[in-house]
Amino acid sequence: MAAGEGDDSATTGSTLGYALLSLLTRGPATGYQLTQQVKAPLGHFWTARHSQIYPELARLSAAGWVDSVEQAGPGPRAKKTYAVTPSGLAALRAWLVIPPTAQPRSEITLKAYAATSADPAAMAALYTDLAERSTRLLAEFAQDAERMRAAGQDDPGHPRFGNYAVLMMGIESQRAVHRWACWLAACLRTGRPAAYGEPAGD
Amino acid sequence: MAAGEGDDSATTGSTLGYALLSLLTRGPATGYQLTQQVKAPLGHFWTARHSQIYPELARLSAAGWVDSVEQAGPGPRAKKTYAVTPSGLAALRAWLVIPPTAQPRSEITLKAYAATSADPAAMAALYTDLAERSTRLLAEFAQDAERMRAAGQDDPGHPRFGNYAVLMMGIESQRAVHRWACWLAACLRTGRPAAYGEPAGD
DNA sequence: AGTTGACATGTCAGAATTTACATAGTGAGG
DNA sequence: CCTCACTATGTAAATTCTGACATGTCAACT
Repeated sequence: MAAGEGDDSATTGSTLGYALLSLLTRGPATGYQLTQQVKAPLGHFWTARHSQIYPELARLSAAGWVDSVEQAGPGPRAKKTYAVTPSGLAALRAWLVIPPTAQPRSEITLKAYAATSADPAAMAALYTDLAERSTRLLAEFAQDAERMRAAGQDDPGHPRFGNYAVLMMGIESQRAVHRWACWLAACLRTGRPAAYGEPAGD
Repeated sequence: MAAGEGDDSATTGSTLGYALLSLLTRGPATGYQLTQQVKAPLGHFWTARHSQIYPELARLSAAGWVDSVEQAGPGPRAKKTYAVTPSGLAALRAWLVIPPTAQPRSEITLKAYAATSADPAAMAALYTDLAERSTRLLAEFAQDAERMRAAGQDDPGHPRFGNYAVLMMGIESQRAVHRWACWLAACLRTGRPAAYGEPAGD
């Protein structure tokens, strides 16, 4: 109400809001482009549909954390390009240094918890598939990482260092998944305790 | 409509419902006990509050997947102990072998994506703390695993093998987190690309 | 000429999840 | 005696997220 000396303190922001601000620090983008960008590499650790992104952009805009310019586009509505404002960047910086509390949730691990209730062969197949999937992803990620290193993105000074950091987490966690899935599949297949550690090259 | 030859096909069930069924395969439990049990070891990969568990138990009961018996308890309401029914077990078994599609989401990795937008020292501290936390967890998990192996829980034939399998995933993912957090903290601290792989014992 | 896919933005209903409200007995410690 | 923590079960409001509905252009392929 008082003269616009800044924004009020009420703007707390959701995690998705900060995720979008993070994406927008790479440069201005439309809602559509943001929808594409949450697929890779961020999509391995955070996802959102366009039906969630468009309303969230409106909220960020109302809070003064992003600005938008409209251009006449092909569709029935004008295309809106969003950019982070200084106050949006400040909000993002404040959020970043708060230690996160939310636990990750993994459905495949939940299924392992009840593994003995199901047919061992079918469950073994599930984890064999998972191991193969992680092998494919790992090969893909290794290529991406090589490309990024060649572009100097492994330097914390590079503006897209964050992409490299997220990719590294992807590699680490797929390695973890691979080892675990191989071990679990071996256990379920043989019906006896299996040893850990790279059981064959796959 | 026809005589009760079983349940209708409409009962699809939520992930939480199957998580509760999985817990109940360990034996009958009250809603309160289930609330405690989703803290460890399952809590590292799936969480739920009691306010979500109680209504879900009512839904499972309505679907005929669990049975409950009431006992007069201390509080204002009777204590209800739930147990899985044969049709509940069948539903669980069917769900288990479906390959999960949901991606895990990790807030700490999301923050890494925007790491370069924040103060490097503060971000480095965040990941140093994370590395320390994973070290503590790893020590704790190693003890748990030792105890379980002594009890024969690493045998897929053991009724609580699932607990061991989930713990193994916990160990694998904390190892991954530890390596990644150490690397990232080193990058941010020095401001230059860091090498991977156990930088000091920590 | 018709179909498919990419571009582009939005709404709405419902499910899943969190936070807070609400109640009440029992045992331990100050 | 009073407070605190644990046992024990629910409801209500708000938020977050998914899946479906809705609209319309443009380029490539058939």
